[in-house]
Amino acid sequence: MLDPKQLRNNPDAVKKALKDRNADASLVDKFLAADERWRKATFEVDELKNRRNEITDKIAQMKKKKEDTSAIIAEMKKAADRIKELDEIRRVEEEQAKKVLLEFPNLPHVSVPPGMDARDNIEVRKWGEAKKAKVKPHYEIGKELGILDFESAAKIAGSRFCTLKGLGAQLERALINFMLDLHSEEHGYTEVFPPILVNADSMQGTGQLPKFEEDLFKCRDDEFYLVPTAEVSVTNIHKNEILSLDQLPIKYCAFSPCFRREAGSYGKDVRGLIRQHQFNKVELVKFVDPQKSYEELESLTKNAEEVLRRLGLPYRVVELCGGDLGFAAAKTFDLEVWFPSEGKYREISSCSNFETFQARRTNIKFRKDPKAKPEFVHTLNGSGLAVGRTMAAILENFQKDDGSVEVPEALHQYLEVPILKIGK
RNA sequence: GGAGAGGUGGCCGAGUCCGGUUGAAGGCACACGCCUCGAAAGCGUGCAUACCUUAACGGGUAUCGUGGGUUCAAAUCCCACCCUCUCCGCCA
Repeated sequence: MLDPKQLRNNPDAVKKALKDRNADASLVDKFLAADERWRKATFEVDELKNRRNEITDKIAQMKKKKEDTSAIIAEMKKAADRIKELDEIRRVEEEQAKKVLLEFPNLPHVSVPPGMDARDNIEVRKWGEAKKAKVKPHYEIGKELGILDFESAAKIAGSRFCTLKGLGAQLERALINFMLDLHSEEHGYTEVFPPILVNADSMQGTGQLPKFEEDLFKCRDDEFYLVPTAEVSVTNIHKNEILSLDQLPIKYCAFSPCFRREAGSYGKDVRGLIRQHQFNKVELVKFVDPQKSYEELESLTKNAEEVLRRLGLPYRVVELCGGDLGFAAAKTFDLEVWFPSEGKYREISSCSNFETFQARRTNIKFRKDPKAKPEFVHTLNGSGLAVGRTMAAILENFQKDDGSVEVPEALHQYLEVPILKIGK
């Protein structure tokens, strides 16, 4: 959510920023129209209520003195009717303004490179050797190793699901534990395991609703949604709270299954683990002092990168251009891991600073000192990492000529088998 | 699912039957000052949030789970809903 004051005071600057990220600038005028009607009605009704409050006290005193109040009460009846009318106008216009406000995407940070789509993103750094080796795609080798079973998943659920078997299931578990231990023990994040079925308000808080309902799985008989990322649950932990500066930064890591309908991506990545309706992910979430949020974005990104480094997976860091930014983000670095079978890098983590965008929607504030006026915190999050894609990357990058797959050394304390072989 | 209890400011907790200077007693916590060599205790002062308005001091409106209703006036009365707790049932 944007700052309504910013919209009133600098509408042109906001319009320009919206165009920079390829968004609909006419929202600004829509908002301002409703806002103006709301303000007018509010101004009038506040004055009327002020008078009513005064007269109400007077009536109480007159009654005490047993004076006749019938004339004054009759007059106040009229005022009460007008107040009712105006309050109704206020309710309608406020709802309209709020509705429009929720449609605004975040504004890009000044450092965000210009551009329309992913082609204009900027490679920031690269790590590891992206080998051009001829390897089988992860879904083939996974099938041969007997650890990925797409057929049974299709029977159980449908397309875009996978049953992990034997060492595959164990490798998944090992990856989750490895990531959680790294972030909680070495990077200072508090591990949490939140609800993954959430209410509509939480979805609105992080920006999934109202605009992206078609991307979500919703329960038919209850007002619950399945989270598309633990970001939703974890960010809402502090909904409607005022934190103190010495609590910040608050850093959480969370494992959760994630559920996405993948509406509108019918032809894309139909095979393999890349795009599933259900996948596991370890998420990093921070609540920080706005003055430090860009340093915190750097360290968050580094924390996510560390997972890839320890696993020995080649990757690069990409800075998203304005046109490629997600709805809620002011600034994003994507981590892309190397997939030798495709000969390209693919997203495995997305690390973003949302500035006050989510904090406004969730009403999360902090006080600089005990007497200061509360201000919104900045929220950040990033995958650390998407587990299914990590497994896929391992199956390709650690694949040997004989069709076996080495287990990265960092996982040896979590999975006693150092190499995955066919028939095992 | 059945029965009952309850939701008041950062926290605890009055007020709700009998509507009217109650944005809300009291306590704790917190901040500042006095006292002290220093501290504790004690004393004094301050201390909700949002919005509107003002150059500023300030002024105004709203908020006692949420939404409606009654009334000149609602924390207090009426209706609906949500949440929490206890007991019973069921269940991993």
